[in-house]
Amino acid sequence: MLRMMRAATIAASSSLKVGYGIGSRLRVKVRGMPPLPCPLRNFTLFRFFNNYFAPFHSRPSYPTKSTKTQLHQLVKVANLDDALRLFDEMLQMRPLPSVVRFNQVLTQVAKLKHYSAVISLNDQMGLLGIGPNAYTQNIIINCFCHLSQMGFSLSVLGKFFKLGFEPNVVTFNTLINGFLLEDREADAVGILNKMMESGNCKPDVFTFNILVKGLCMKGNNVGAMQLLKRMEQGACNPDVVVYNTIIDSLCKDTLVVDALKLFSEMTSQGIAPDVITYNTLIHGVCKLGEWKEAVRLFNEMVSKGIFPDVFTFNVLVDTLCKEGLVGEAKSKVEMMTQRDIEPNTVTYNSLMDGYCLRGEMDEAKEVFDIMLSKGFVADTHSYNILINGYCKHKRIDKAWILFLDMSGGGLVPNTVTYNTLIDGFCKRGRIHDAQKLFATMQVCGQLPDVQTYAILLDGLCKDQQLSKAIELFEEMKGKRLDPNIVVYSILIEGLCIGGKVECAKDLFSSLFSKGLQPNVRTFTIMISGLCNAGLISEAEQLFTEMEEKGCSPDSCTYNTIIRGFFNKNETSRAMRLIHEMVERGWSADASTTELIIDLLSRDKVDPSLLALIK
DNA sequence: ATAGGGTTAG
Repeated sequence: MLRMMRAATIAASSSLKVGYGIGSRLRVKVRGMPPLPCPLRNFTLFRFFNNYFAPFHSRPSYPTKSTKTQLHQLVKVANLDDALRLFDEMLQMRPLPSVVRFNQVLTQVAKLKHYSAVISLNDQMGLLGIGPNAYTQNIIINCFCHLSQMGFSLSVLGKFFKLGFEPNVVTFNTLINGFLLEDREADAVGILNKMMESGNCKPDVFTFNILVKGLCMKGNNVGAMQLLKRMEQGACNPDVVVYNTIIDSLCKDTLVVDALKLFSEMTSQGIAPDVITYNTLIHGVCKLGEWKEAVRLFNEMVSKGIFPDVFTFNVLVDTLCKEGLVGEAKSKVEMMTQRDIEPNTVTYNSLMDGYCLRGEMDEAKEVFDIMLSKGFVADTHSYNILINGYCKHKRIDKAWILFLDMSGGGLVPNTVTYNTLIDGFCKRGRIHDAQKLFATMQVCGQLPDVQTYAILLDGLCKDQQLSKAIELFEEMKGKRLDPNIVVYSILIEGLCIGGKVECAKDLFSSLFSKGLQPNVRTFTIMISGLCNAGLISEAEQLFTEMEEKGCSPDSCTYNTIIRGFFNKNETSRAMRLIHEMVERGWSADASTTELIIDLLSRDKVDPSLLALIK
């Protein structure tokens, strides 16, 4: 629940900035197809588990290691095409290779995440009479799990018995993982409990780690810690992986203090931290801006003989870049090379983003070119960073060239790419081009998300095309995309700009019934609308109200209402608010300053204000 | 050398 609230807050506060919000870092899983209805679904948890885990159930022994092997080479493929070719070659061989070799191919294809390809290869094997073994079944179960088709996973489980095989701990671990991927934690934990109760198939460290990971992904750190406790109480010895998982989850929730506590607990239990533990902690403290702590951890790991790797350095480089210290970041990259750690695409992407943030686009492009010249592949992400940089710094022409370049280079522009460019066009007033791109992305199979609609809605509103905006808003709802507070804020602003302040007020007050919480930006937009419509007392009322509703005004809110008072010649009230604003650590923005200086020059305000607005 | 788990960049 907390995780969801946090997600909502972040989504709302990310506002109109395109592309690089921290939303993507949320552990919200992108779901695949909905599971197909499967008559065997009910089979599992009731019939199967009750039978399997029944006491004194006699079972055949599980085939452990194959006695003889005809494998002379390790199967390793780089892509799906290679795998399919190999598979076909194997089918031509006489005698046919053993199922073990086929399993190797299936495993490789599964590792490439081509899960449905694995299923169809397995079907072909079946047609050709290549009998699957228990390993094959486990592979197939895993693939159905990743395809969010637990029903089919469970029906494969049924096949185990028909073929005379026995599910083992790997089978159950895979199923647990599958349930977690479908957000069925209760079913997942249920399997664990059955395993513990029956003693037929004891959970191993994988079982626990899978469950811990699943609970952490849902933000359930407490549940994860409880599982850890169960392990420590004798269910299974915890290892560094389970600690790393929980430490990472705590760090991602900015609970670095708890993460460090768990870290020392782990070491006192005699479990040695590894490079991943340190990378996770360093990442956690860097995200909180605790640079000194990051350096301390870095030195600590080195003193323990744990060598920083490309991940460690990438965290440091990225943090420095985000702080605007690209120079420092660059020297870290040099340090990497000295230590024989090769920078990768991630490193270069961070540097590029760092330069883009400072508007140093030539330097950003230079990093991009260096990356390519060193033989690294620019990924979609690299292009998105650079395209975003160019768009934000008014070079949409350059951004467009990159967009064409990436498409030509075989990279598929994603929703982020399109969102970035659409925003770029909108911000340059080229709404028509933005709309064309909006159509293109859909033709190319990239689905617009809430952010896409928000960007385009904002463009239309700012271009005074209110009716078009409302049409688009309806289209969005028709696509079952839930408009968030950002979208409503844009519409409210659009209505205000279009002089329909009454409509804006109605929409604003309807937010609460929609379960949406206006954020500081929403309030500021509404206050600004009221001020511009001359409704200064209503604006003031809302200004007081927002604080009561737990939303503190920021610099922008203060500047807006202060200008409102000045424009209504309510100088003393404006001055009182300027004092309040300064006390709260905010300062006058350019437009307020200009207004005050103008009033000062006409002797309309107290000269003492000058000191305040500096 | 057949199956299942953990870390970084938007």
